[in-house]
Amino acid sequence: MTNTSDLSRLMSIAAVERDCGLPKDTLRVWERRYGFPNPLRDRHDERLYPAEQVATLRLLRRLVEAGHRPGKVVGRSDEELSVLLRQVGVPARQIIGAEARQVLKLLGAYDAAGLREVLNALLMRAGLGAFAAEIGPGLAEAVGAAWSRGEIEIHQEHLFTEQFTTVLRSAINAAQGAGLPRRRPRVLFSTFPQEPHALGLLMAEAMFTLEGCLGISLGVQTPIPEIAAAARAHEADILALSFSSMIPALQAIAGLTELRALVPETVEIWAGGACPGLRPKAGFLVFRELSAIAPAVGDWRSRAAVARSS
Amino acid sequence: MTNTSDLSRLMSIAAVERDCGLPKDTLRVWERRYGFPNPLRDRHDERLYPAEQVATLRLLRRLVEAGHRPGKVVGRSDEELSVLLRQVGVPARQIIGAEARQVLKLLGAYDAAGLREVLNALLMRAGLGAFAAEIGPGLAEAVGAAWSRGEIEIHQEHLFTEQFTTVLRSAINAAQGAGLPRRRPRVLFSTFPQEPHALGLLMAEAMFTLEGCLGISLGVQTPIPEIAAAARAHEADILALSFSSMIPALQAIAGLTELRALVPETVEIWAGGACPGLRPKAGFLVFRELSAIAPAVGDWRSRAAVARSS
DNA sequence: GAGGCGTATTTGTCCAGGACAAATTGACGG
DNA sequence: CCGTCAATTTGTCCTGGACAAATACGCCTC
Repeated sequence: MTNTSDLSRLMSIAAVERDCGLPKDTLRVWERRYGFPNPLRDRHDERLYPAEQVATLRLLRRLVEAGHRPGKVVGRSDEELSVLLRQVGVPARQIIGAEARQVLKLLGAYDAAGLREVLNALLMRAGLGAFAAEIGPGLAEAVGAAWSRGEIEIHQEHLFTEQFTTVLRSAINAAQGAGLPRRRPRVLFSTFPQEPHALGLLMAEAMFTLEGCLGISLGVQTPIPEIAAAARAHEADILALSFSSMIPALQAIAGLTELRALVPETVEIWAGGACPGLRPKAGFLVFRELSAIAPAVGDWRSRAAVARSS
Repeated sequence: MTNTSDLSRLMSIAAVERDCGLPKDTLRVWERRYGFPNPLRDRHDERLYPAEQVATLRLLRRLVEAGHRPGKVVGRSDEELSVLLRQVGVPARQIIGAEARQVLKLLGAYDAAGLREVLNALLMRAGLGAFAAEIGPGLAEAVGAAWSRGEIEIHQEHLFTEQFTTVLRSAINAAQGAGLPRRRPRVLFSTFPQEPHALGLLMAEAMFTLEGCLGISLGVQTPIPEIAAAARAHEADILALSFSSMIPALQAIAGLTELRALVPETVEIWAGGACPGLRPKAGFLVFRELSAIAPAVGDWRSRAAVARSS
């Protein structure tokens, strides 16, 4: 007989917030309004979430992000939620289907070395540009979807991220070392404090590197005033910010607006990533596709040349 | 005349949490207990923090992180806080004093390319082993201390981390590709969910790689049951966990004990990092120095050989 | 039927003030 | 000098109420 609330599988509200990306206040108010989640309590009345409920919360987060209203979906069974999810996440990039299947197969076999080889082979075949702009996002999406369908475990997603990062970073290094002399624009890369994902940032860095830009990465999770300070210090021309669905679109826009006010008008702000509701606004550009970076750098250089000659 | 509460320089509690890294609950309870911060209120009684108070909060966070008690420092003037800040962080490793000064100078000049060159030169001069085991920790400590003293900004610390990671990861790749054939032990690397720092993990990976081990990294912040699942799936011989002072020693020990119960006795658990109170216990080893890894791998192989022949 | 606009509903975030566990300090004895 | 236990400090969690911002809905016009 299986104990449904196995002690080792209970999580505190802080752990659930970390794990699911749902703020504590939201977890509590959902419980109050919709009756779910319905955590156990320890002797001091603190919430203890069973692993099954945490899994359901992850599904809910994806659905809400995709546009469903919490009032309509919170409280439904996992089966119903899965049905809804399947209707939402129609895989957009069928092109890389074969590669994705191969990667998922290797992840299923826990074959780290094989995975690295395949990624390197893909890089060689497609070139750095297509690898970062097309294959990378496609594979990341496929792996994320497989995880949300329960086909792979978190540690397998971690493994993929780690191997992909390694391969891509090596390629960027190689491209920086050899090849074109580096010239402007000078681009500063980072993410906002709520955004811990480095993959999107790295893929963007690859695209800029291919265009011969001067790139400086601050890594992930830099406070906004610090990004502004770094922009001034490094005399950056462009701030490149990467977003995933980890961060609500509104917070992203608020952050970008705050950042806009902190740096001179001459510094451009380019935002990109898989953040559904992120729309361009006065003061910053939004890139839906990594492939749009290359022409945009060309445009920037034309503008810069005009400005210089005038 | 300067308006001390200029409207454009007021921040909501959520914004302060993001920028200072102090949770909302902590901001409220400091206000209640110590009378600081002392934010204005909008018409709906929501806190609005003036920029000056936010700056002071940043100083306070540094001091608290360096070991000062909030009750002793919250409420003091900026001048007093600055004096205290200058006293923290006496560099322990004087050996790498010259290198650290050079790195800090480059950070001060925002010279990313120069920094990369210096790190590469250090790597070549010292070799991967000494670079990862001695120079890396020494530089990281010096940079962290400089931040505590307010000599550099967070974005400069990020820049250092990013450049160091790049250099070290390239070196690990090179060492893996060429050189010895890989053989056991098979080592799985990760950190606990509360631990986002990747540098220690990477330095450990370098040490194991030099010994010719089969290394698999899951990256940072893997849930404990997932680490256990990955250990079984990959048939790992050793789980290598990295800790910083980010994580309280007791939580680390609790996590290690939990992990111990989830994996077979034959899998060893090796913990390391700059976590002050972390003591070895039955079931796992604790490494104070990265240089202790090499001999420990040798011991493991001897033990494995004995076990096999018996 | 498509599109703009004002109103109703939903939803996330904030507040206060109390409580207590976890972490740290300090006192005490070996 | 070091380990153990009690006192204190500190961070996190709790409840339940409130409301603004976001979203959906009804209505009107073209």
